[in-house]
Amino acid sequence: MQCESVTSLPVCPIDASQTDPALPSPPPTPRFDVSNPFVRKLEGFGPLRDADRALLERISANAQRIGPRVDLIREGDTPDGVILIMEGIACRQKHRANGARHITAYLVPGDACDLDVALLTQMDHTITTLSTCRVVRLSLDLVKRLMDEHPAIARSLRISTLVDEATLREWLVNVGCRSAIERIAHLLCELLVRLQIVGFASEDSYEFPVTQLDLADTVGLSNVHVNRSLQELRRQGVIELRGRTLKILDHHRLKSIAEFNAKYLHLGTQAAA
Amino acid sequence: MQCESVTSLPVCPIDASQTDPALPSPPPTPRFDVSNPFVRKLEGFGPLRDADRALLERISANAQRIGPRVDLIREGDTPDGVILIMEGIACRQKHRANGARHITAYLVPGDACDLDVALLTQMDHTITTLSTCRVVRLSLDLVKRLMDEHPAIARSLRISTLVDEATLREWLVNVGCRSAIERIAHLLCELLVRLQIVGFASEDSYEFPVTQLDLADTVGLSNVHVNRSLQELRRQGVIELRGRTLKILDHHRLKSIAEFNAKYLHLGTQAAA
DNA sequence: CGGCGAGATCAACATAGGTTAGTGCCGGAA
DNA sequence: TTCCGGCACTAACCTATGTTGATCTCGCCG
Repeated sequence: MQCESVTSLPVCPIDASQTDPALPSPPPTPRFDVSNPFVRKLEGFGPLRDADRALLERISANAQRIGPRVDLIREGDTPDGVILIMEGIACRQKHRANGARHITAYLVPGDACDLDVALLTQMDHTITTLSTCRVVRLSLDLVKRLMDEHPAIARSLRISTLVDEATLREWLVNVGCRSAIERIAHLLCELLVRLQIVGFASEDSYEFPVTQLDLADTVGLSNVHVNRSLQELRRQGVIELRGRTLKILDHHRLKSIAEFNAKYLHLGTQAAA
Repeated sequence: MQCESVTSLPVCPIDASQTDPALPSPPPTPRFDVSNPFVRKLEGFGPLRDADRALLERISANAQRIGPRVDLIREGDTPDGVILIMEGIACRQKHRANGARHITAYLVPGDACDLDVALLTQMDHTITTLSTCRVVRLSLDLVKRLMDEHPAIARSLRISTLVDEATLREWLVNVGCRSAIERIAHLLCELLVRLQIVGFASEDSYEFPVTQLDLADTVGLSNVHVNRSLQELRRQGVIELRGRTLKILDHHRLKSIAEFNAKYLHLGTQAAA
């Protein structure tokens, strides 16, 4: 119905060779670049030791640049690694038989697809870049070692999986029982928080390289109605959306429209560590 | 909007003492009751040794009977164990500020809530029984030992978590871009498969103790429209729903209405073991 | 046996959001 | 520079679904 059909594009095989450094070797230059989104995200879920941080830095170096609208892994494929986004926005999407699609998650910098994905023989959905991205592919072996030998990292990764699931539930609620404007406002609020965590959003604005058609497939509306709703948010002076930059003019009002409560992102979790 | 408000009921604290037997002791009577839904479900994801099966049997004995509409754990609570359903249907639900609720998952016999919940300090949703249930609460310690010392069980549990997530995605697609009849048909198809796996559905029918109002909050429709859609399915001779028993009269048609494809339940996964 | 309450059902009406079919803008390719 | 394709935006119209409020059924309790 409201989902749009898309023409399929070639899968981009990610070159694994350069992104699979030997684990045991010490960090060559221990520069703790706080701007690494992967490190920032995991640190948000629990304290990491310097060695852990250095390791994560090393692992996520040499990200590969990939253009927009490229499939990273397709429904039906056998998962052969964990995909990690370092820059840009990607998404998970499912296709219906009639060609309609629905986006079930956004992957922003610092996000990875499921850790345990290797336990399944087939992907049940496709992961695609929405904008140009910088992406790292972690080999299954590497991930296994991470989980087995680095408890603090493993813990943060597990938490981040739980948060992904909680986010999915929140999206279901969003689509299941909120109005058009509320849905869009909610998504914009969520992205602000998630992008701020990894340093990709300022106090009140961020790059939003998402088409209105993508947005429609995300919140379960038609692209026309997404347009109407965005206009309405602009008219009310809540947001400004020019080019690919979103600026939130009235954060309080946006949150109140969305009934947004960030609890499901479990940001305070490190307190329990 | 379309979500209904509910009056809150007292939480039922589950007595943990009797459901936490010492792990190392050998099974007293190694009767491999194939009708144990927990065992059946995990076995569906990979082969288990007799000892594993016996252990699962022992763990899931002494389930506690709990009435309908009782909260097992509430949003905001600190998780203190993993809840396992042995009989009946429970659900995860979230509440909006305005009192509306949305059901984000059904828990059928053999299903458990997240393994790693303990990593979070707060539940972001509530788990409630829909019908009378038989429920076991597994202590965090017990779960940890299961995961650490029984790799085959751990593997199946991890897979089942992935399947839960895949199901959530499918529900999002369902609500996001299917019509009313399609949504309901899809849910009914999914439940048929899931209940068959654990021996709670025959070839073409199962107990369906779910109110039309619950159904409405599940698929994101009003209860009135759920009623209309069910009438339509009956009129077309696709289902028969009397009392709390659902009988699928035209399975092929139901699947085709729903565009149902069970792949996301990853049932063939054990082939990879 | 009578009354009560929950849930199912129905009808009449209201509206949020979908569909179709455009126009216009902009940026990249030739 | 021109052409073209993708995307934003608009208007007119249509329909699936929501809302309200009433009735009916049935199991349960006294």
